[in-house]
Amino acid sequence: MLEPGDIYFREGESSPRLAYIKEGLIRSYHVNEKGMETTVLLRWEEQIVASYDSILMQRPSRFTYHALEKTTLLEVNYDLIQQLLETKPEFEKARYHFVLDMLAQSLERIESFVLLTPEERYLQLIKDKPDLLQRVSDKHLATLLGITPVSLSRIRKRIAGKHPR
Amino acid sequence: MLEPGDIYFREGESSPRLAYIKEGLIRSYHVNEKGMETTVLLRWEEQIVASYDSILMQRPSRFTYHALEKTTLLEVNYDLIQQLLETKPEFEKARYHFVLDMLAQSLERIESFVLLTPEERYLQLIKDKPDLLQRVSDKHLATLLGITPVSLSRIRKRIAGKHPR
DNA sequence: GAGCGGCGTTAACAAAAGATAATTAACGCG
DNA sequence: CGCGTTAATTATCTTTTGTTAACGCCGCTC
Repeated sequence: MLEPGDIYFREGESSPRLAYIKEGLIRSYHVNEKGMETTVLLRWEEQIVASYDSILMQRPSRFTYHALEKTTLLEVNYDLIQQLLETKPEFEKARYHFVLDMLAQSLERIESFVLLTPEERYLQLIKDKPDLLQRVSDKHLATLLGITPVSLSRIRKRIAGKHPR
Repeated sequence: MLEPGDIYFREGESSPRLAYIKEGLIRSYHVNEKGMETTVLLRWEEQIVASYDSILMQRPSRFTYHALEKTTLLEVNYDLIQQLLETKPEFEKARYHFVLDMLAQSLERIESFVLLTPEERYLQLIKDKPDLLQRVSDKHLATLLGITPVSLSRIRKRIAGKHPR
């Protein structure tokens, strides 16, 4: 159970935590040398959240994960899952499914960077997950799209001009 | 076995083919309405190549996959793998490992789009996989990085100015 | 209700990238 | 050897984005 602003996973940490998000929204971000924050990932209800640095790469997390909303998590220890799988191989399929699902999402996001302009990327985002507009501030969305908040504001204006209400 | 230029998987196709690349290089690309080609993915020796549209999303591939070099493939039918797993669950781990590995690579690539400038992205690419410079034309690399060939040429020039050999 | 901080917008300028076209170099082929 | 093709570079111009700073708005706190 997290309140808005609570940190789930801190940069530099290295522990095999993993959780299913029952309700709420987690944001993963990175802070560069100049102190600028960049949103790297958003994870919401019915998704899995974990530090992939820790779990996939066996290294300390380069990102901090914190809640943007009141968030309910079902937390499990990844090492326990591994052990569980030794005895109950039937869970293997579920684990595989989750990873496959996340891979599919990741590949779609890569495509959006390669094939679309920032403006198209924004339009796709609000089409795919319109509630994010209400739930996440523009500056977080902007960096998630790989642009600056100022640029996102201009894009919004351009779009408004094209589709007058 | 593929010769340079040979197509492994055609856009619109939908079959559960999957192959381990023993040697060589496969490029996946997309052609937009204006006839412009964009490189979406490169896969090389010791990696797995498959149409993720077909395998992950159960839909026709939006991309064409073709060999850039003489390429040796060990091809398997994905449906056969699924059946094999029914009887030999010990392969499950291997399959999971491959997907996890590809997920890790995908997440790294997403990061590079969110956190790096095109120039930094290019520098990272030639650092991580320098032989690609010899093996893949600049225009293919450019679109892989999400920029145009003209822009990549300018980036190269900028870099040369900064590090006069 | 005055002060404060964060956010989105806007402005002004600089830097980078896109679009298009011309030039050059390299290569294969008849 | 000349021809055609393609890739990379360069030039020019336009568009977009980044950067920095200012402004107004809103919610919060004291």
